[in-house]
Amino acid sequence: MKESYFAQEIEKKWQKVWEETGAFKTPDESDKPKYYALSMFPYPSGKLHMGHVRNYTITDVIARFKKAQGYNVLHPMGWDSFGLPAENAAMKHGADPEKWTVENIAYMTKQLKMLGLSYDWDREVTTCKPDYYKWTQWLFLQLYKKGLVYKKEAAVNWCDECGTVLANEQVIDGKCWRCDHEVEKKYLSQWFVKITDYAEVLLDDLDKLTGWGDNVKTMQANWIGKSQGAIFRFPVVDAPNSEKIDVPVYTTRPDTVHGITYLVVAPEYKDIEKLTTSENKEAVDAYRANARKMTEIERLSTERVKTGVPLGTHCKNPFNGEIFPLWTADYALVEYGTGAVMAVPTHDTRDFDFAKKYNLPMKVVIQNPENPSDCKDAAYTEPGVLVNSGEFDGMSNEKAKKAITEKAVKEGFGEFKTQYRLRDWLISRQRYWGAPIPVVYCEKCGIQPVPEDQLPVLLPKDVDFSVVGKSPLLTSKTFLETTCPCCGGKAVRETDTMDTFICSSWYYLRYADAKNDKMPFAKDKVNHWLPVDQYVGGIEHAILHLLYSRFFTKALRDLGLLDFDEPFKNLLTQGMVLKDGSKMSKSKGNTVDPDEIFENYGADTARLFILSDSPPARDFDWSDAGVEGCYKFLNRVWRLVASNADDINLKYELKFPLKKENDDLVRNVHIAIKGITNDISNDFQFNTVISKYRELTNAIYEWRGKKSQLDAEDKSVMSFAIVTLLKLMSPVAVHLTEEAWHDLGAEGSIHDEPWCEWDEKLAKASSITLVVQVNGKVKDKIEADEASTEDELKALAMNSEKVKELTEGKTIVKTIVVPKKLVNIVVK
RNA sequence: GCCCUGGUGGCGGAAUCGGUAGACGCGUUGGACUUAAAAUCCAAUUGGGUGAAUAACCCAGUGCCAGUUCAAGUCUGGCCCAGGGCACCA
Repeated sequence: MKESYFAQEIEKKWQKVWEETGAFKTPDESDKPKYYALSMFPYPSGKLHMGHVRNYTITDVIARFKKAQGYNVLHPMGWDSFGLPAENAAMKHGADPEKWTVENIAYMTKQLKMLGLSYDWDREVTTCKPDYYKWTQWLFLQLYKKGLVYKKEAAVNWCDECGTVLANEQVIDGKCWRCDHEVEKKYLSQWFVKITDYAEVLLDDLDKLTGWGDNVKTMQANWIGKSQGAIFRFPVVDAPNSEKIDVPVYTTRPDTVHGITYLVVAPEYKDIEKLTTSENKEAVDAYRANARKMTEIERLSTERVKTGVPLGTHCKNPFNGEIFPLWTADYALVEYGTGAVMAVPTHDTRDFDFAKKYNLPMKVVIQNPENPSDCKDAAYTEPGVLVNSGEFDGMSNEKAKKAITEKAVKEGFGEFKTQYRLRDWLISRQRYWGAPIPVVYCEKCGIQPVPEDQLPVLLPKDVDFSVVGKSPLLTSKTFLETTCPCCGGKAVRETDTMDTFICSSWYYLRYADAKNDKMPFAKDKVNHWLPVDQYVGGIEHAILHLLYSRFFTKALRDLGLLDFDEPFKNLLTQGMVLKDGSKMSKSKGNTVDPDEIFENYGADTARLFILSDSPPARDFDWSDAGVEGCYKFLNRVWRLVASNADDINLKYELKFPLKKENDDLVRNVHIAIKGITNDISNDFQFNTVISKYRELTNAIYEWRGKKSQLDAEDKSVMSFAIVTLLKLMSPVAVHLTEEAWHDLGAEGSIHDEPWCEWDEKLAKASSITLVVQVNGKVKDKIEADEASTEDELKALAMNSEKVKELTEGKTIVKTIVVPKKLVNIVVK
């Protein structure tokens, strides 16, 4: 065995062997129970970054650990390879987005292999390849047939920088999620997925996800945003041309209905013109035109200053006959509820601000009987009792919500209503590098889905990427013109492509049956492998990808394509990789290139370090000194094995009883097996796993340092300790352990060895340290026999010199004995 | 404003049930080996105090203030701070 540790040489050698022997292929058929470990697949941006390294190392160690524990493990990898950067690169360099993508995939694949990840590459999935996007299109058509995909004219989010529309989930603080450019409103006819049909079940089923963190679940719950309230319809008493018209409002506070003093409709409200008098038309039109011009950012920045104009018309409150004016103001949102709000300034802070500004009347209808407020300075939004509310006076407001809505239902001007904040998912993108939406437009037959046997609708090559503000697909002659599948006449293709989040909403299913050319996947195969047992990825997908994937799984279940209703059983959201306290980014110049780490230290060091310093869910601060420390540790392990190689026998046998110091070492090994196994099993606490590697290594060194000569027993004990250390480290230091394993004379791979077992009796210290406290403070520590009775421990404690000193002349009030641990003597 | 997560040495972080706070590592300091350096190894390292002192001992200490308990980083109540999410959602 070589004296020094040559990481790069070893790593290259074993990566080649593993590839040639197909070490990580996963059979579908097996007697073993299945385990599906999955990392969120990457966008092939060019090179791996440290976030990738962290993500894939975590999942790889989990996969290897489960494999050693006897599972048939599915651990695949693929590429989320449609998307804008490829197209931008194409525009910039005149290159083909496909070529750019394929080259990036090749480079990143090489890097993944250098990291020693145990993927079954036969199952690789690449979303931009026709054998994949054919099925993305097929699934689109199934959703279309089921009525879950539709086209409509709507106000949509437009990013000018990206030249395309965005889903609501992709607008962050009024800006584009990808490029940070301000988002504008545009009115366009676009394709939507009806995710709102699943709002209720997407919310309810969050309770089933016991293996997900609360942070992600509450983010999804907030995004879905369920609220319960009522719809009330208010008749307009003075509409122009004496038209009979109602204004419906949605409210969560039906209990305050007697306090309405005005009503607000959104500037975009559909009936607003019918509600505006000719005298007010000019002011209203001006206000609406201005509102339309404003971007999301401007609307947000005017948060505190509410504006509006009166429409000139009035409604009647059917509860008390009161007449109140109609206004328009942009604090009412057209997309939410009915687009109209009943205003009760006394009990809603927003209405209060608005009423103060425009001097609108206020009427108190809820009071706290112990501390009544006149609501002159602020709205009263706490619970209370109804006043000025006719027959409901004296009722608690919680009860009144129901009673008042029931009255409205009975008299026909309202109903109970559950409302969600979730909007339908806008999936059209005016871009080239995505899966074409498989639809054609025929002058005679209208919108026609492309027949399934004509899939895939391939992306054409003859496109001009230099066009601005419209899809490059419009420039392709071969693509655009086609025939109608219905009448055979002339038709044009849809030129919008699908949001890439559609592609990534079902890729985890495809791994179960990646080469199927008849179906996206066979039902029995997805039912076998899914749900994913452990999903690992960044928190940034808490809403976008994870919500869409949950929706897809539920929709595909309802289509009969699979039989489970949640895709990811357990979710680990790994923290970010930081350097000097802030996120690694090119613009900050604080990135660390994985290639450099591989080159200088090797992949095993990178793997060890990225797991070592923080628990996976927390942010990880990269430090060069830390890498160095891990490299030194691997060298230390290597030297331990190499310098003792001649005395290590893989077929060791331990004959009990052992000499004291040997018994202690064997105990330490069992303690390590137990601790490491438990740490991985409980939330994958790899940082403490690694500290236990170090503890065991230190213990072996210390033991070895005390021996100049080794007898037969010593050699077996040392063999047991070192071989176990290598096995425990094998999921992390995958190359080093394999090399050492072979140098010690093993035939097969260390990665095919079963996980180590511990003996509960041996995983305990032979003696215990009895902690002796006086009045709760530690005063002495005494070695005691593990089997001592409580009385014996107590006697031992009382016998301590310290205790005698401290209890002399005092009364012992009581003595607490914690078996095997501690004695506390309380004195006065 | 609402929701989630967290707050422990110079730093990253340990600490199943309430039972030795600071595992393991990084950094720092001192030492061994060496002509020297690298590498390696050993030791110290929460703060304050008493001691000539290597000894030995005392006090305080897990964001802050209370409480429960023989015993609190851990449990209860109230507050402060940081990070993240949502936000004119009626």
